[in-house]
Amino acid sequence: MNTIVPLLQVEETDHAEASIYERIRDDIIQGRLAANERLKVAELAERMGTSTNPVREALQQLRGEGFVVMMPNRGARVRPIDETFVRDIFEIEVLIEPALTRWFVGLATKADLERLEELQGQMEALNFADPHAHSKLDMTFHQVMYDRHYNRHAVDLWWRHREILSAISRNFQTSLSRQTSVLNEHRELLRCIAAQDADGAARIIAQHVEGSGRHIIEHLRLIKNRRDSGRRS
Amino acid sequence: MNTIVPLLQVEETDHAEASIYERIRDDIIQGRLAANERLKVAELAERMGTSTNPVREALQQLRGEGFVVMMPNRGARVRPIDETFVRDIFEIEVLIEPALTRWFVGLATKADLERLEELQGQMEALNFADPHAHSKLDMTFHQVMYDRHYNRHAVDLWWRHREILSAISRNFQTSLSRQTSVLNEHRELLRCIAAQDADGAARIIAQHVEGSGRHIIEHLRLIKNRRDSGRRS
DNA sequence: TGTTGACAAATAATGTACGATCTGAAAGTT
DNA sequence: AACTTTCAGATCGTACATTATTTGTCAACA
Repeated sequence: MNTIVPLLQVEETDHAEASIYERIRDDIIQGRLAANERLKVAELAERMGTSTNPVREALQQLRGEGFVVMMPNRGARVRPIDETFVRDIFEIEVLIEPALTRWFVGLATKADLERLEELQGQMEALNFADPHAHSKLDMTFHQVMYDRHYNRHAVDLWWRHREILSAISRNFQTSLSRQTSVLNEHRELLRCIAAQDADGAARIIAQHVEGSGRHIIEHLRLIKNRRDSGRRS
Repeated sequence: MNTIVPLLQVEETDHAEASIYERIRDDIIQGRLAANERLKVAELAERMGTSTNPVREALQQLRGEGFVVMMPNRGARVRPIDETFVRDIFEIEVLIEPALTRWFVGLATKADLERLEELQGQMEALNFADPHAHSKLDMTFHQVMYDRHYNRHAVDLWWRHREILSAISRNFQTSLSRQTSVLNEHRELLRCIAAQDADGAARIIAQHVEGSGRHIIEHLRLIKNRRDSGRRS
């Protein structure tokens, strides 16, 4: 038997009892732990209700995954997610997502298409009123496409990137122009899938990812500028 | 100041004294720890001359990086690098490496080209007599191209993949047909770089990576078949 | 005789406690 | 003002306790 071992051992968010690892990871992704924030083991251990050792191990794992940065004898910090970092991720996504999409087009069933259209409908109905809800829908939309891909490694990579990015974008409103682009791109994508146009779909996705990246980076710049000028005054 | 934080905190192989993490990682990559081998903390701790805690943390970090697989209450194992896994990695590399190469073409200096030609010359002189030496040269060859890329995230990904792959290919001889392909592809690549043909270079690299992947996978299959039939007899 | 299942002992992972060591900043000195 | 000392706070390493899993034994049974 060939058991599939996920590259990242991310357990399903078990609502019963999350591991220390999951809880810290979630705190980072959900923004409860700010970028660059110091992560003191004793503090976390107390909050989690355990001793320090499990926390230390969780932090090491997170370090391996890139969520946390550590310096010898100086502890751990939440990885600062700056402009450079986001750009790097998006550049990789621009390469990977079209490939995943292309594969999906050749395999999509009628049910898949209907599911996507349903999600798209919900997004249009919501019309960006609730950023959090939209982000979730959008994530599901893409997940439907990539979830069954045989290359788990690539999908894991995508998912990890996606989580980081949605952690940032949760904090600001989508601009009007970006809103229309997102909906248009999704619609066009659906058309390509229905028409079995893999190249077209891949092209749209590349454009979609790139646009999304640009949008986020511009926001980051805005925030940074505001902060910097605030500091000067 | 914008300090660059590497995604993977892989320190240079400090010859003074390697960390536990580095030593275990090296043991895996160099094949001293076999695929799927059980990693007992107490055992490793003794071998490293420390207590168990540092080992546990190193294993967690390696887990985060995907070198080690862990199951609750059942310890850690060296990630089995099977056909699927290799294919997944190569599929990603086929996407990333051409992009990195394209960038390099637009930035390569005369010195770069000379360095590459020198390495290529050494490889041709060696002519696959020493697989280990060739692997090292080949790695350096590609590293020269990617090392200065601004997208550290992508380069780290490439490097990590590369290390895993060269750990496998160390164990078998390169076929004659693959040997000629490798040298030809490198030569053609050099020509494209000299001619500032980014598209051509990207195409060659894609072909190069794909060929390399196919070659490794075929070898893995061969080994697997031999093992299976040996088990049957 | 060979197989199965319950139980016990050994083995190893996981969690807790604590001391040693390092860092960074405040207080003190020249 | 610059340099040193001191010290609280935090990391890192060691030892040990607890809990889970694996292994081995032996009796019951076909």
